[in-house]
Order: sequence, then structure tokens, then C-alpha cells
Amino acid sequence: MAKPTPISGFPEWLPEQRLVELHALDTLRARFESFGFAPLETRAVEPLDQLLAKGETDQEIYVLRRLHAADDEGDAGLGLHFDLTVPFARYVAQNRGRLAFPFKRWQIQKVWRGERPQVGRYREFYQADLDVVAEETLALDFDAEMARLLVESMSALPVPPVTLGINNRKVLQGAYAALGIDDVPGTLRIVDKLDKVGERGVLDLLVERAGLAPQVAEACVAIGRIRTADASFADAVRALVPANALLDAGLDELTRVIDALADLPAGSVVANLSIARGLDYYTGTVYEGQLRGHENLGTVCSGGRYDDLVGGGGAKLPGVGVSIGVTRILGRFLGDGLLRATRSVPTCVLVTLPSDEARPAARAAANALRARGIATEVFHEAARFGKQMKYADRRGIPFAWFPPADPSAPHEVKDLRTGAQTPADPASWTPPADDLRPRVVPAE
RNA sequence: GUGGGUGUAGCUCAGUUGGUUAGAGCGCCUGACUGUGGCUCAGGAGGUCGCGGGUUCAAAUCCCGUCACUCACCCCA
Repeated sequence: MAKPTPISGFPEWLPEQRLVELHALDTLRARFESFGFAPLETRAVEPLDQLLAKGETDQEIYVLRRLHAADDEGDAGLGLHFDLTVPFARYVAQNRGRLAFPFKRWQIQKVWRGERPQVGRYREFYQADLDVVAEETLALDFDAEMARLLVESMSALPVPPVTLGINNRKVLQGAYAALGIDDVPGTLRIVDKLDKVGERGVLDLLVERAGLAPQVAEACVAIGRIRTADASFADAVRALVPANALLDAGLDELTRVIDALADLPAGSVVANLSIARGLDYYTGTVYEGQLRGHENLGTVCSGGRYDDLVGGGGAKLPGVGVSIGVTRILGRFLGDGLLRATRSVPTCVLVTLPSDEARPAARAAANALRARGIATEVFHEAARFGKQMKYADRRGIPFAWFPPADPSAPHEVKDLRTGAQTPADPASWTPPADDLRPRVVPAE
């Protein structure tokens, strides 16, 4: 057999890293459910026309194909989902009659994108999504609540605080209309690069690629330069471009959202008029978050409002949602060794096996510990104690348990970190709360 | 898809102008340690030098091709 090798963009972790990932996923789920979001999982595949229809620019999609498929095979029209929003929209449209609106759900699943991997960029990765969809109208309060949820969920993870930039598509679209720009999507996409190529680069691109007049390009960059922690961005925009209905609507929405988030920790939310988002289906509020101190990782969470994504005849189903790039975040913190678990196995106690005759006693002790929620394993052979303790040590198991040679004698338990060994009763001994499960800690 | 870098032991890497049986550290196994790990010491296992072809008396080393990984562009979590 050929030497097994990693596949680029398909991350696989060691158990101690997977424990960190599971911790993150569990934390997010608990946080999502504490806000009343319902759980949901959708299938891995969607019809290709569905995946391609939702305004994606040119998302690289993995197509489903049976190895021995005939040319006219029916599955040919299926592809793996590249996000969780599009499948969610389909699910809502499909189950509309059975859902209660406004419908709020969390969804954590893997998604696949056929792009070239790079730092923070994978072909298979976890996204953790929150969305709410309503019938006919969706209150603007939800736009603010989504931002709040995103900030609070991210703060529950063992990573630095997030800086969430918020903008409103209507602001940019209204402003661009006022400036007489025809290619709004193209302009949006270039302005979105402000952080990456800088003002000079964006100016050049706007003039050369989008064909804007230099003073119009200047105005676009000036708008994109606006960052405010409060609602003062509105006056800044109005000073740059003449008003119109769309612009006013966008500024009003963004003002209300920013004002509603004023109580969040300073710096966690900022009106950032450079945020455009590549996805075409966003129609109002858009979000983009970065981790403080890890801005070079790019966007780690994002989302926005979509008024027309959930189609399917009849009434409108507007929604707003956000997505956390779990794998992008953990890829940095695990890959650079910034986070680790305190051990590589769930085991809290290793029951040593002094002899084959002691098996029943060892098993009984293990069962007594497990019955009280203490993860316990029994060593697999009656080997030297040194070997058995080394087994525990290698895995970071904190406690070794010694059944007595003489049934009338007490059991003993040893803390492998301190070396302290004391008599203990398997029916009542309890480890310190911190040792019960592997914990996630900063490395070094 | 375009361009750059890299491929030697499980991991991180040495390997001088091509020259005998390809090395180190870490990790792993055994023992010193006749039932208590970590430290130390002594042994040991483990490599078709990514793959294919070429040049040469001789290739890990030079040339060509190919694959993989990786970085940047594109786009994005």
C-alpha cells in the first residue's frame, strides 16, 4: 500500500485536538440553545440547480457521482452543500406548513468547497449557523439580536474577542446609485478589498476595472473608510453623497441596529462601511467579524439579512443569519499550538491490574467510579506497575487506581502529577471538578 | 485555473564541489528498576531519500517529467 498522506484542505486532528474541537462545538450549541434556537440538520447534498441559483458568484461545488454511474444516472444533478444557509432556505420552503414562524434554528455541520486551500481555508470544514426566518416581515430587532448572539457566542469560545463590523447593503447601493454607478455588484466586490489591497489599490481597481471616474472612485473609498462605534456614520455618509430613498432606508436601519447594540463591550461592534460581502443574496444588514490579534486570519464569522432567499411561491420569507467559521478559527489555534486539551483521552482514572486474579476487583472499582460519572478504564493486562502508569502518563490520565492485594485492605488512588497516593473508596472518591473531564487550555 | 517554494526515519530536520553499509534530536520498544510513571544511563527497532525516466564508473545530491504538500492571486468561514 502506498504511504498514506494528508489531503490538502481536509483537516484531520489528533484526539487531543479533536477534544478541543468538540468542546468548541458543544459550547456553541449550548449557547445557541440558551437563546431558544431549535436544532436542525440538513442532508449533505442539494440539487445543483438549487446550489447554483442563489446568486453565488462562482462557488466551486463538489458534484455527487456514483462510481459505476451510467451517463443518464439520476444522481448526477446533486452536489455537496457549500454553506448552511442555502440548504436551510430550501428546508424552510419545503417544511413551511409544519414550522412555527418566526423560525429560529442553529445548525452545525460540515460544508465543502472545491477551492485551493490556504491558511484558514479548507475544502471540508465546520460552520456553525444561526438563522431566523419569518413570514412576510422580519422585525429589524432580529438584525441586532443576531449581532448580539454572534458576539456572545464567540466570547464563549476559548479565543480572543471578536470585532464585529456591521454595514447595510442599502447604504452602499443607495450611495452608489446616487453617484451614478451602474455596476453595483462589481463595485461592491472591489470596495470589499479595502482591508486587503488598501485605498490606493481599490482606487486603481475602481477606475481600471469598474470604469469609474476618479472622483466617483474617491467617493466610494471615502465611504468605505467610515468606521464608527456609534451612529455618527450616517452624517459622514450624508456629507459625501446626495440623499435618496434607498440610502436613507439603509442609514436608518443601520443606525437602529448599532444603537440597539450599544450595551455590548466596547470595541465588539462597529459600523464599518467597507463591508460589502460577496454573496448576492444579502439585501440589508451585513456582518463580518475578525478575531482581535488574528486579523490576518480574515473573516471568522459573517452573515446578513436576506429578504428573498427563501423562495417557493406565495408570501415572502425574509431571514437574517450568521455563520461562525469553526474550522478556520480552530485551524489557527490548533495548528499553531495555541490551544490544547489537558489530556488526549476522556479517561480520568486508570484502574491498574496487579494480577489476573484481581480482574473482578478492578472491574468492580471501575464500575463504581463510572456509575458516578467518572470516566474510567481498566488496564488491559497484569503488567508491571511502571508500564501501567506510563500508559496513563503518556495519555495525560490524571489518576491511577490501585485495587488492594488483600480484599480487606483499602483501595488507593494516586495523583500522577503530584505523586500523592492515598487510600480511597471507589463508592465515594471524587476527583477535583477540574480533572473530571479534559479541559481546553492555552498551550504553554 | 495562474505563479513561487518544498518533498530524506512516526515527527522536526542535517546530508559539504555527485564517491563506500544515509545521520541527529525527539518519539517508540527493552533493560538497569525482582509489582509505582516522569529523571538518568545502556541497548534496540524503524528509511525502495515522493514517484518515473535520463546523465555518470558512481545520484539523496545534476537534468527532464510527474504527483503530493505548501504559499500567493481569485474567492471566501
